[in-house]
Amino acid sequence: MLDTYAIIAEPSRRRILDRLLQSDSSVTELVEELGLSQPLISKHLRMLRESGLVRVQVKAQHRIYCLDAGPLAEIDEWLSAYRKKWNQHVDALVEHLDRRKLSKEESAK
Amino acid sequence: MLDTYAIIAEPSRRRILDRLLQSDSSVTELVEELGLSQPLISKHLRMLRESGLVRVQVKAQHRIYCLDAGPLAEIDEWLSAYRKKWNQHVDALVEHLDRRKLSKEESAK
DNA sequence: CAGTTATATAACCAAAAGGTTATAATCGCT
DNA sequence: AGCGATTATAACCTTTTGGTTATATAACTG
Repeated sequence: MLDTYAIIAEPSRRRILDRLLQSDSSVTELVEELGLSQPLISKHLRMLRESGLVRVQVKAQHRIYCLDAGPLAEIDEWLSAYRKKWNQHVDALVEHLDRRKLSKEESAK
Repeated sequence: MLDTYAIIAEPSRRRILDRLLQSDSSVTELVEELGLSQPLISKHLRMLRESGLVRVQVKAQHRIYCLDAGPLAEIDEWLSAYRKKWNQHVDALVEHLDRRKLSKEESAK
């Protein structure tokens, strides 16, 4: 089974998740709205189900899929160690631009 | 070229990033510390370089690689839409446990 | 200059993954 | 019971990918 990182690496699966973020959905709805073949959608949904990112509710012959964002927390945690780094980066950039702005103002006097 | 999602989907590449998070490193250091073959490390480093997650500093025959967390911000942004969802989930869980605790306390009286 | 060290790349292989087509299973409806 | 709709699965193909082995390149070292 694929881990959460591999699951969200696939663009179509991210589209499915993004769609489910809006509202629960049946398979047919996903097929129509995402423009992917039904077997492909079902295949991706199976993976999403197995990795715990979606849950199913059986309604007669329909399956209503709903999002469970829980497993994404793992990735968020992993990212947290890097968050300060790119802030650092942006901070450095902002500082750089500030200095540039300052020296421009200086030379404008 | 692989996008940032696909890049971090690979466990060995995450290990490289995690290592570079601690400090800059040469290829040989990475090979020794991660226990992967040199060509494989070089291959991963190339991908990481192409996706902008690392930068190289040439020091004679050595290449010092350093982390650039910038591209990870994209994933962080994508996750942000889901963050409220799993908080919601955790909140619901906490609430559930609270209710259980309350009813236990009730019945204990 | 010869040999050693550090790194990248090429060629190759096996396994996995995304996608398709065809088919099965299940339920509601008439 | 029979039919259409909904979903899952099986079988298959092609491309990609992680990994290995072998080789090239380049710089330091004695």
